[in-house]
Amino acid sequence: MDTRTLCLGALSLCDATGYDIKKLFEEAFSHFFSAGYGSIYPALEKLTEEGKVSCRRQEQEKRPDKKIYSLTEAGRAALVEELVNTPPREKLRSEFLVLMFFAHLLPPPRLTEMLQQRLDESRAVLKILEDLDRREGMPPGIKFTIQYGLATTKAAIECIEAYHESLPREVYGGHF
Amino acid sequence: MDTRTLCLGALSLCDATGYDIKKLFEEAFSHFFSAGYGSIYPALEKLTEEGKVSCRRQEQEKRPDKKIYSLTEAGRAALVEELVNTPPREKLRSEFLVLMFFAHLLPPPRLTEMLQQRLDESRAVLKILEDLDRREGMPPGIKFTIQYGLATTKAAIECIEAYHESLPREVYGGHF
DNA sequence: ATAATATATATCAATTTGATATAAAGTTTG
DNA sequence: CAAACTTTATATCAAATTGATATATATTAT
Repeated sequence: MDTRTLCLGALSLCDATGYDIKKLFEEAFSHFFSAGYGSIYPALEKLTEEGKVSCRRQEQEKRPDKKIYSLTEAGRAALVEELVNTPPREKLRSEFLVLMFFAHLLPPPRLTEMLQQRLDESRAVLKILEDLDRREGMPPGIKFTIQYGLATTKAAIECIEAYHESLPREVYGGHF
Repeated sequence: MDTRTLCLGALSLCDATGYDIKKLFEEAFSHFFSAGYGSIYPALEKLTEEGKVSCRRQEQEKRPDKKIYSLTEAGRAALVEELVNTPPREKLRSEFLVLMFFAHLLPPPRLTEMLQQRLDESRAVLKILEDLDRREGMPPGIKFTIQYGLATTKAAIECIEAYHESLPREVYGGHF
């Protein structure tokens, strides 16, 4: 699934600018997907060429013109087609776990600090998800993404808490 | 953290070819990191230029020569330096959750099928991790990566199991 | 009053992805 | 036992993505 498809998905919710789409990704998709301007703007351009979105310019006096994109019928069909044929994959890229894999190469205080940092960040993510979870009127599919995020984030936090003190001890304990 | 650093990490364990390094990533890192030949071979080439790894050719009669790489002292220093300065980040890219976000655009049987596929794959990952967990003599850092994987994967499985039947019902129930 | 953040588009070098090519050995299966 | 598939091993490449940077003004916070 490329950024193009994600943009079609975003535009299936409401008309939006590239900037709006990035914000949507940051708000609603933040715990499972991300995309930057460097992939969103080219995606919108190509989708326009392909007739899957249309673009109207809204002039603004003192800012760059807004380019407001809308999903066309062809675009909606392409979105559904793409979604139906996308395998439900999932891929984690954890520099944190790479660091833990090589924990024995880190100075002990740095290891402890890293565990704490990861814990702090995970707790921050948990808070964001809990806030989202309190909102009402969410469609069930979106609710599910939040529940899934809550479940996995809580599990991660508990795991780090469990090893936060013992891991640094064990890593250096046996060998120094 | 780029593929170059990961290759240094791999070579800190033992000398290896590019092919070996990819296998290591697939075996030990599979649930939190991946890299293909397209990034590993250029990484090794650049590391050689920089003097961080050395390369000896092992001729083979009927196959391409093996290029066996070793970490140099400069390489080991660069690895530690890089690890110490890498923030312990983590990023999920879940096409599965994107699909669930847009669940209302999927035909009901396809939605059910996707939940089942994700469940099957997660159970397969769990099995791999459980097998790794049974091995003895693992360093504590590596053990931790397995425990973390077990915890988050179990949480994901339980979440999918909990919604496996209700989600398709809820998605279409209210509107069709 | 000043600093910081938000609005909005755009570009770009460096890197990564995912596939493909090559070629032979070893292993499985009907 | 022959055919099919997997493993060993390196290499390349187009297309996509990353992450940063540039530009310019309005709004909000300190």
